[in-house]
Amino acid sequence: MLVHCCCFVVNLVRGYTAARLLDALHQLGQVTWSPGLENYSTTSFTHSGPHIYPRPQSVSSVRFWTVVCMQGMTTHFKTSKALKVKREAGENAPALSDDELVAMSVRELNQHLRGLTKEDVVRLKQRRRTLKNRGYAASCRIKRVTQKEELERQKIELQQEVDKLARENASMRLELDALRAKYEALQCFARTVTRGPLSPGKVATTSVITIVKSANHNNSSPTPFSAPS
Amino acid sequence: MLVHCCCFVVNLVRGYTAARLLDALHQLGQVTWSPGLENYSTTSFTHSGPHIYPRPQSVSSVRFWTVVCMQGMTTHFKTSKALKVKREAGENAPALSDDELVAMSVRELNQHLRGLTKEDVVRLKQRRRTLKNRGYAASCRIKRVTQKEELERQKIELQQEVDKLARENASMRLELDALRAKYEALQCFARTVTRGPLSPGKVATTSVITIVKSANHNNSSPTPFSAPS
DNA sequence: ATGATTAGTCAGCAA
DNA sequence: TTGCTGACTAATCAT
Repeated sequence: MLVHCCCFVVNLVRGYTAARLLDALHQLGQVTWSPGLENYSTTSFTHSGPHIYPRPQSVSSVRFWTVVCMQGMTTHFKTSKALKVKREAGENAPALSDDELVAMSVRELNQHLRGLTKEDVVRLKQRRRTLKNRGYAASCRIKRVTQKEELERQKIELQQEVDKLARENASMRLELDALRAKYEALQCFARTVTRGPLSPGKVATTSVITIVKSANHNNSSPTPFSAPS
Repeated sequence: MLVHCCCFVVNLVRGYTAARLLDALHQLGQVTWSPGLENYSTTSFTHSGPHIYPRPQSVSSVRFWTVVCMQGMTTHFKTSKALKVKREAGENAPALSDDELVAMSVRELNQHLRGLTKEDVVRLKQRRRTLKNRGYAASCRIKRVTQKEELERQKIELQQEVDKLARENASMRLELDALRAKYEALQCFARTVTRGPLSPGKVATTSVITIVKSANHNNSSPTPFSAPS
């Protein structure tokens, strides 16, 4: 079985680092990576079973699988409750592995259930439900961390936006102040230029020249526009 | 026991809504609410025991308790595994309730453990560990949702900041554009006033100004001032 | 029946 | 020993 992974959830096996486990899977041809998707998150190992449990569950448009364990890697296991349960199921229905059981349609399941004890039927159905629940819980966790990461990402983005806008704002404020100063200076000049000649005497162009050249120091009276005559 | 609640985690009892359970607790004088803290979050009931289990665990400077169940409300319970375990413990150490067991110091615990079977000692210690773990799990979950809410709050805050800055930005840009336009107009006007008389059409006053200005560009041919005569 | 979500349990890590 | 956290189970709810 070749599993093409986009997102990979690994339950570490005692004695294996994540890298070693993935290497082993890879060498056995069980795993291929999509380019650029070589990263994986790891958690500690708790329960396990001697199989790969592929679960084509869509979470945010990303397909992922949970590798619980695989053949030939059970050497270091402690005998856990979960393992015991699996063995019991194995004894009762030797041909049915967990991944088959969980991937089966209801119709297929009923075929497999034919001829089994009522007790076994109940047990297998419960086992199926449990396996499915395991998957749902994993989806739920992944969704949770995905959402959290998304929130953090958005937060950083917004913070950058704030910084950018604040910078723009500051520089614009400077520009505005500078322009205001220039404008006022020009306005002052223009007033001087235009109002000066409007004064009662009206000596045409002569006064224009006079004022241009002497506006700053010629008029001692408080209003610069009152003097000419 | 009077419990003064800041935050209240309620495991619903079958047959009781959260409101009814809290009413009952309140009427029995088990609960008082701080003003403004009447809200509570509810989850479905799973396991229970005939006691109130106060856990003064500090989470983000908020003290909270978990009400697992209380006396006189066990009528509707299904017999669950958790309940069984509690009964076993009760049979073995009738004087030790869960809340006592979990609140006890190691020294006190050892006193209570004196004279018990080795098996019972192990069982009680394990029970204590389990009860503590139950509390830790609750802390962990509450911390998780608290952090998530905090992230969402910060996100909203940042979004508002962005909006505010963007508005400021836009209005400043308008102001800047308007001022630029005004400035250019004024500049143009000022030029007209000071240089305007130099324009080709007007011949009368031109010569006067030409003289004034001629200091700068003394009769160079391509200048607009070379024309008149 | 299926999927999601929550509280509780346990393993494992860290201090 | 204590506290925290991830994975798992079972209960519960919704569809």
